[in-house]
Amino acid sequence: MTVEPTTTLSSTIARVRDLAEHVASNVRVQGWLSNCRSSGKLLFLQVRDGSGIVQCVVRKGTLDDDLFEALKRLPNESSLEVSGTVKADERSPGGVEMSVDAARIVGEAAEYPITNKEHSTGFLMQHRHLWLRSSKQAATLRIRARIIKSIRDYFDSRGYVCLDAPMFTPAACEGTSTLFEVDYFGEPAYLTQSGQLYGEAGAMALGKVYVFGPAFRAEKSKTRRHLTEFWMVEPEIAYAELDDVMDIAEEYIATIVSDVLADCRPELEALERDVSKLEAVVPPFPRMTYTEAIEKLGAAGREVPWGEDFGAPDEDYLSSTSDKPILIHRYPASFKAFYMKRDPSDERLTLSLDMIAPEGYGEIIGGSERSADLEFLEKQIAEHDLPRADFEWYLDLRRYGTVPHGGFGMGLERVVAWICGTQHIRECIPFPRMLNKIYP
RNA sequence: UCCCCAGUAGCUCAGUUGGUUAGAGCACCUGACUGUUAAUCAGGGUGUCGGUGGUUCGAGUCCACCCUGGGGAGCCA
Repeated sequence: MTVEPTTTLSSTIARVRDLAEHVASNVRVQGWLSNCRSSGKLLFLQVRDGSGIVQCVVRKGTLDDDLFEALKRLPNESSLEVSGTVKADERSPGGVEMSVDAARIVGEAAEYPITNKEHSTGFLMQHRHLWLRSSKQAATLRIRARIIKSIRDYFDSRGYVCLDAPMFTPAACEGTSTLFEVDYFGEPAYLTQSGQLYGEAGAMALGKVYVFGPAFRAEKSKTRRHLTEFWMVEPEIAYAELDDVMDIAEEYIATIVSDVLADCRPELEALERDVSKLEAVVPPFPRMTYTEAIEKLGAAGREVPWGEDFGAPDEDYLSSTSDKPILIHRYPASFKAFYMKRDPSDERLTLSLDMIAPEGYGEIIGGSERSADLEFLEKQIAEHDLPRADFEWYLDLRRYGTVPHGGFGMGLERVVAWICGTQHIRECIPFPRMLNKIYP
């Protein structure tokens, strides 16, 4: 039911975030009721418009009595427009409030399932489409958007070309992880796990590129660090060697953190993030080889046999030794991808790197220098039992003007989780896709 | 895929050794209150105890299997 206003709504529409600029003027806010408190002939409407929440004070008598009563009974998350004079007021949660002189109920809500009290994660995830309205979730999504802008700005301003890799692929890029199979006109095809190989083709054409898009992995992972659909940023740079790749990764991550600190203070505050932890993320980051990391783990009583990958608890230990991200390089070839270049000084090693985020957020970057050698890659494809025919185009990149090159992949949601201080990455993407979870 | 925990009102949970009619807070509804901050105060109980089968005189409670959710491992970004 729509209740007509007793007076006209202001023609000046303002965003809650900007209300401080409108003190003493009459503006209209378009939003949703996040909560309502009443005290006799006063109503305190907490109105949310996506940019913030403002307290709107309604005095009985200033509006039509029917409208006043309707507002008093208005369920949370009903949509409404209010207008009135903006005032600075210390008693108001935002420091600014509106003295309402006109209002219109746009859509009265049914009883809203999410309350100010506790809810289980399972319940909130089932209502993800509504949970996004909560202040912490909205803050996380704003920071995610800022991080995406920072990523694009970083590469665009340094001569990289954004290169969109295909989502449908004929075969596995890395051959190991589980693939989502789709029916492609009667033939099997797969959703991409990584755009990297296409990024390499792009780097040979354009010099420096970055692939930015979703990746799909049908791993039956059930941890706070995994999604079946996640977003990945993959720069690929012609003529870059391992040390160049590490320098870029370091500068890039530091820039993202610095941009968020500069532009997202209210969001970080809403998330109760300890910003001093982020302010410490300044180059240079500690670097160690895989072998040095194994020794460090061994000295701490955590024996990992040389040649085996670290487990998540091992990574957490290593990251706990620094308040910055750490770079670990030169992993053994035994558990790394087929296309990585070997270390000329020790053929057992790859010229690879991982970056591990502080505070136990795990691996956020994995990358390497790629092998530029045709014969080596032919042998690797055979040894890894990969379908040679599907990789002929990739081998062409070595046949026609091969050069040293390298790059890395960054998992967006893991970076968002780390910067926001969010325990589980499912809250760092609007609609997470996880093992057995595809609704809503 | 493996290990651990949980499933009782719309939500979060309690429910003793198996024993009569199933309990609380919040949400919600009604009323009071001219400055509330998750407002407060008074009144109101809304239920296929996850499902199926079993043990028993009797099952929310015990057993088996299944389903769903949560935490962790492996794997990864």
